[in-house]
Amino acid sequence: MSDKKSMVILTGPTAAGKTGLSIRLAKEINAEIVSADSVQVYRDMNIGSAKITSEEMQGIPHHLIDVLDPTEDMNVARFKELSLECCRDIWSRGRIPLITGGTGFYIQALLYDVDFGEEEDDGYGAYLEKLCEEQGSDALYELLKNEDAEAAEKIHPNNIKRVIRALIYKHNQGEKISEHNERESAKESPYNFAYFVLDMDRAKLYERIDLRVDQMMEQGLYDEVKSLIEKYTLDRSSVSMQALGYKEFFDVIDGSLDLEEAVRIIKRDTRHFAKRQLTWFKRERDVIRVDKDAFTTEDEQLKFIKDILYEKGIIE
RNA sequence: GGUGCCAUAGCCAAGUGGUAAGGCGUGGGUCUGCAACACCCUGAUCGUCGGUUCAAAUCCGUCUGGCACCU
Repeated sequence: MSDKKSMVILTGPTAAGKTGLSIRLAKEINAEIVSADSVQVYRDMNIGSAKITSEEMQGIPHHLIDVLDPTEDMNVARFKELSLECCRDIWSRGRIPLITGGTGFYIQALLYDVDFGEEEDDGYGAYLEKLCEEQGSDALYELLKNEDAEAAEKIHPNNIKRVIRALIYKHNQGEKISEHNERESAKESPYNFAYFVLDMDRAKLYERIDLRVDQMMEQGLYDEVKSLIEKYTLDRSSVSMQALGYKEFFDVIDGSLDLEEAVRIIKRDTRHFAKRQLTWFKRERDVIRVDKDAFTTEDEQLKFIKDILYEKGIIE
């Protein structure tokens, strides 16, 4: 137990207050923060991703924020590699990595040391997409049934992205993705970790989300998106531009959506997103739910967290 | 006081004789290289009472509520 490296995770749905708490916690446990956020990795995507400012960091080192141009693509495999490197550096400095961010998928990859293997794009994915367009998703699904019946059983035929991914995996690695998943999901984490999930009353969370979107608009989100598009010549197909609070503005720019409606949609989709995050964290193993409403002050909340870290031998 | 119109799930709403579309919201869930992605599941017997009919949300009457107009 004691020779395992330590790792603290502080996550929760969007707008739950992760950022603020993470700074306080980092200070108290001598940690450096590794962001597990699929949007904050991109430079110049600040307002819409609610990115922490350098003042707010209060001198705490932050990693994996602003490391990619919006023209580049982030993905889990890449995140896992990069974040692991960060952790190693942090450990070498005798400090604790504090993983903060709302992308559960990324956290899982790092925490359970999921192996994604090597992969190069030989155009098979594009071929499958074309096949789907021409012959329909049923044809694609039939293909998967032949290649990997177990995966086909788990993936809904309408979920074209996942069907394609399963097919690509088999094509590239020669192994069925269902076997890969089974093996990887059985892994125990190699770390001595504590996985905290911030939560609060649902109605309150939704209120905070709505409010935050309004604030983003006041801060000039629309202008941020427009200048991003210009600076990097982005279009809606970029991975970075699929982010909430960004993708919606493409319709505003081409005139098919008015601004007010876009704001409404961003709020709605962000609420949906928060719910999905909660669903994800709910089924993750060994998570410790930190219900904001159960504490009257942030100090109490912090103490609760620190007590657990102490019990687990992560701090002394 | 009179005349007319309306009354379908939390909201919007389709449906004019054969046993209730859809959208939004809500809640639940899936997820192992796009994950702030993609995908799945989730609700009523049609204001009330009575009548006509084999059969009514759909036709007739009653009451209640709302809206409009008139005196």
